[in-house]
Amino acid sequence: MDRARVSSILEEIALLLELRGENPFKARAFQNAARTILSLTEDLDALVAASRLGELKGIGKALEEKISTLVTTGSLPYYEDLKREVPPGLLEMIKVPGLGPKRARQVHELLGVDSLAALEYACRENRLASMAGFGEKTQEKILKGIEFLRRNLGRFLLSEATVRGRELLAFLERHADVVRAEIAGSLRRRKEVIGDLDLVASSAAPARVISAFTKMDGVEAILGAGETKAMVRLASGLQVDLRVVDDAAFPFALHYFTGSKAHNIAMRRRAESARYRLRLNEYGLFRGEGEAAPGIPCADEEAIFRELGLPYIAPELREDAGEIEAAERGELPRLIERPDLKGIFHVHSNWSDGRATLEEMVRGAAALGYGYVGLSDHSRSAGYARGLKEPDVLKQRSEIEALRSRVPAIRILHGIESDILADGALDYPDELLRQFDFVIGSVHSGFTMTEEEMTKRVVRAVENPFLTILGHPTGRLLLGREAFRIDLDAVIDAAARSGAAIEINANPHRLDFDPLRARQARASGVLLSINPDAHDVGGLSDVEYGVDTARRAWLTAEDVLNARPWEEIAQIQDRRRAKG
DNA sequence: GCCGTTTTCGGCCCGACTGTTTTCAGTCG
Repeated sequence: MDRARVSSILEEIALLLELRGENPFKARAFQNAARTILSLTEDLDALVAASRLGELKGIGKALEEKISTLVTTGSLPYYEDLKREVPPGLLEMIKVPGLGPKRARQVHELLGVDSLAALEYACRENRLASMAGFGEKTQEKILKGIEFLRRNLGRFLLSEATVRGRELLAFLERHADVVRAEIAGSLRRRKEVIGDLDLVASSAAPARVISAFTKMDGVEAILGAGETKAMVRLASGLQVDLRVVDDAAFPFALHYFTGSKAHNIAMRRRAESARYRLRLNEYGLFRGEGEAAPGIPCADEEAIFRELGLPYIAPELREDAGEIEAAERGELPRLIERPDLKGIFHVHSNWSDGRATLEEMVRGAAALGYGYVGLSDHSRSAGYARGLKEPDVLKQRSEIEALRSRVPAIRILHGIESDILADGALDYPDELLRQFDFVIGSVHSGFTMTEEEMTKRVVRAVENPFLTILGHPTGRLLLGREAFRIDLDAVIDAAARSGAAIEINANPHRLDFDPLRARQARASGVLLSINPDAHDVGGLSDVEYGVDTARRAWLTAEDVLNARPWEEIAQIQDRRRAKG
């Protein structure tokens, strides 16, 4: 059983325990373990085999035993028993905003409600409002919450949230009473999908800022508004939270609301430890207890980290996935930045399914300052995308040669995005493949194969010496389509052995590889390539989101294929082709 | 269920907001 599955079972156990009303800290222990397992860079099977699970943070004797059972036998009686005891509908019910484990349990015990549908019916029959601790408003809120879930709103692509976030930030910065403002939350940590958007501002007149914010254009509903905090929903369904604090507290509020929650807990613990004996919250860093406790002034986030003996930790790393320990040891990576990229691969044109000409795409890439651009239209089997037949490839090559003399400002590479066929072969004979400057291999069909078949297929492609980069390795479409079933450990191993690079597809609908897998690939010595998968000139700028993913994966410029000059990449490739 | 520079029991981050309540529980982040 793989890490992701083990982790999600541990998460589910935590929820089941909460629903049973058990010690909440016990539930948290399972949550912590789930996170630890998910962010492992070591091989889980090997850890289990060596009985070394207990060395991991937050995993003691009981959890070690449970995880070992899960990994070695593929099931866990403790989990199966829990599932039998808790009606499955309750897990659905606690996804309703405003309904947590306590009330879900109450509703189940007193009204026999055990599904979303039954919950909705009970609300409509006015049966929740009469329960102790409930009322009209709670019932109404739950009904609205069910509706919200049904519409499947509430989750947005990073790209959409980024655009909206920047507009909202500009609105706040224009407000006369705002001193400082910043995006916080998961958007600042650059997660690929954003649930809600968090903003932090500082002001001497918070009430005026809150008031202006809730009256802003585009606000569809005010979900809550107090002295220092407001929650609104925009017409798009995006929920936006604003917190306004005194300017001296701004860095603390920014740090706190950037999270992640796990990072914050770890930072608080650090502050409280015997070494510092401080108290950290969203208002400051304090010595001693009580409201009169003297605060330690910090002008910015860097100062907070400094007071706690740490260098600045970038928001993208704040997941309590080892960043604090690495910072402590002075081993934080110098995270890759957009200007580190020397060129880009994976650019489509109107020769296949792109919307712009080769020349427009090339000039677009040159305008963004890249030294080389790798053009790669679809290959012959990609009928849906007007893939290039062999004669088209030759025609395209002569057009590219002409383009090279017209646009000398950038090196133009002729590549292909070759379909990986069902048996794992690439889409052209070797003689043709060898004539491309580079080859991206991607799966575009046959998503429903078994895991075993798909793994065999992709591993064979990765072992092909003509494949330069494995494109969008899981096929997922965020908020759209699940990844296909594949053993990514095996794919990463194959890439490490054969020297193929793996793509971080920067298209905001894909962002595939995800950070955990990219980090794992890097640990295995695989180079990652941050590719726009652009179908128009605007799409070239999506590289930004790929860089975000790479940073969340702890990647430095050294770990990224296209942060290297083309000559070096060509050498790597020549060596592989010679061996094949 | 985990963990230990006041330790092997008794804690585990903590504040804001809401709705239901006359002092607080539940939820959220």
